Amino acid sequence: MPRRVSKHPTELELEILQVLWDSGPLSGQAVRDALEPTRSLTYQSVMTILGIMEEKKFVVRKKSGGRFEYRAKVTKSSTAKRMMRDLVDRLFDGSAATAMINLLEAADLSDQELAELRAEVNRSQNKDNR
Amino acid sequence: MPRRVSKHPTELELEILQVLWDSGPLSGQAVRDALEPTRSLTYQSVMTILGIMEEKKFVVRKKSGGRFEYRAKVTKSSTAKRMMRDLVDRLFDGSAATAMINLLEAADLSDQELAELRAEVNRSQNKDNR
DNA sequence: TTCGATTGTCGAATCAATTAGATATTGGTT
DNA sequence: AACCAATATCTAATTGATTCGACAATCGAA
Repeated sequence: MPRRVSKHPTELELEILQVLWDSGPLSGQAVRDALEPTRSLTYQSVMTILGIMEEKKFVVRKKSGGRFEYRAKVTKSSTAKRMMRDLVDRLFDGSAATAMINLLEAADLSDQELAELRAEVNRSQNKDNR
Repeated sequence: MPRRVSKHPTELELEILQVLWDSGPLSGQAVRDALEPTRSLTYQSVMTILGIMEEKKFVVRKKSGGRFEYRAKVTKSSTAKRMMRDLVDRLFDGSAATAMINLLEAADLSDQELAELRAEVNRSQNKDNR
């Protein structure tokens, strides 16, 4: 049996979600316009994906002034967490700590970012650990 | 035009790379055996993917005692960094710091992991920042 | 209200990814 | 040398993802 279904948004679906997360509910045409700079698609292509995303429960649509408006149904935070979790599982056997150290090595963080990160790490320490 | 080629290993390709990273050069049959616990594939299926992975330069093969042995050509570290980088780009607009904070929230790190992470974060601070 | 533009739906084409059967090759054993 | 089993290649089927043309429905302006 071929190809299991991914529970995650595909690359294009994620691009569309980013648009919807950034700029509230949008019409199909507005989504198309927002994608234009990075990805030129016809209106039909965008609508096809929006339809699929509705089936997958990633977005909901509502008639508004004669046309449909699309809104993200999943949050950015939960989507990001699930996608990160999945990659960390597949790359680092589920170890978030290993993943973070990998990110530290690969990224070139500013002093400010490092400071914020340190603060977060210290804050985590104080959480209850059963 | 449909579907661009991913520069990253696919899910199955990554599973095979993990096997090769863990247990040196292996024959096709040995790779198949190593995958068996998580993914039951025929010998032919494994060989097909190994062939594709050779084309993609993910692995190299060498005749050894009458049969081919496959070895990872890409390192785990560089592969992980590229894949993480790509996801961070797509999810957090390239901000590794945001990604790490997301991981912190999603993961439930042990005291030991937190300590190690804090040490790494502090060590990063001391690196030259041009 | 009629018509043109905008909006929406359907079906299809194309390619990557996964899976494996049919078949060919090869190496060792008798 | 002849054969069997292990190994390797070739071809093809299936499905997900992406892309859009053809066509239908709808809305607003003349």
